Amino acid sequence: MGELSTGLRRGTLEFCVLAMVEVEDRYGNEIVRRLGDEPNLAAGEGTIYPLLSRLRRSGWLESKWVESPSGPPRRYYGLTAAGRSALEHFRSEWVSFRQTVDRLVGTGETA
Amino acid sequence: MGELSTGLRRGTLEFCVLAMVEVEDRYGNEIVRRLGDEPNLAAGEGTIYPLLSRLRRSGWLESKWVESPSGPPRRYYGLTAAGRSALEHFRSEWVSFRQTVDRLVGTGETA
DNA sequence: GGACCTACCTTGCGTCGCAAGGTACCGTGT
DNA sequence: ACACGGTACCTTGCGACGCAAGGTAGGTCC
Repeated sequence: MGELSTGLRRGTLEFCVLAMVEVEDRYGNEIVRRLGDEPNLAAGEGTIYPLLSRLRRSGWLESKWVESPSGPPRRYYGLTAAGRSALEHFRSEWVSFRQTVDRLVGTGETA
Repeated sequence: MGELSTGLRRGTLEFCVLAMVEVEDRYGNEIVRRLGDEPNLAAGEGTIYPLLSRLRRSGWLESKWVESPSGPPRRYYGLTAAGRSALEHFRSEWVSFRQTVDRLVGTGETA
């Protein structure tokens, strides 16, 4: 049944990316590296670049090209108003979802 | 970008089903109905039946046919030893994953 | 025997994670 | 000048899975 966390990422990863961009504008490779530090969310370029394109087409992210101090130019992403409200919507949805799963599968903690 | 919770279910739904079966043996239609009560996890037959087949083929569930007091026979599912340990594994993975997402997207609660 | 409920399962489609492959810019060393 | 390695972008092809829709059949009631 494949890697366990692969499935968990679905539907969550995109909002983690939105949240990272919310803090400050970021570029693709930076996002890949930062996510690499999170064992549960590590995702390669082949995941992130298509995801960023989708978010751009959905109107949740906008991008601008910025020259790098050393190396090829970078595409920086920033949150749009729609992206911000989508993220807000996810935050409340996530809390509710997380509680449901906690209750059903039971975490061992006393509910 | 489709229904929000559709993506969230991915990778979680199967373990919620395992957890339901852990409590006591259950049959397909019962599982569909019970999940229907959970707004975040509601899934139709077209989702659950293939999922149960996968879990059976993975060796996490076993099944036996039982006559219904009224209606067609039911296929009851029970947890195997492998299924039980997969569920245990998920429980710890889930806690870790949940915390990572909470930290990254921020729930508004004070960390 | 017709209508309806219950219960099972399959088909076809779309989305998305991901490995692998591809292009191009830049700096450094020779 | 040229090769090499690092950075940064993107695409292709595949597989997994949620899901709507469609299909079969047993049971009950009138």
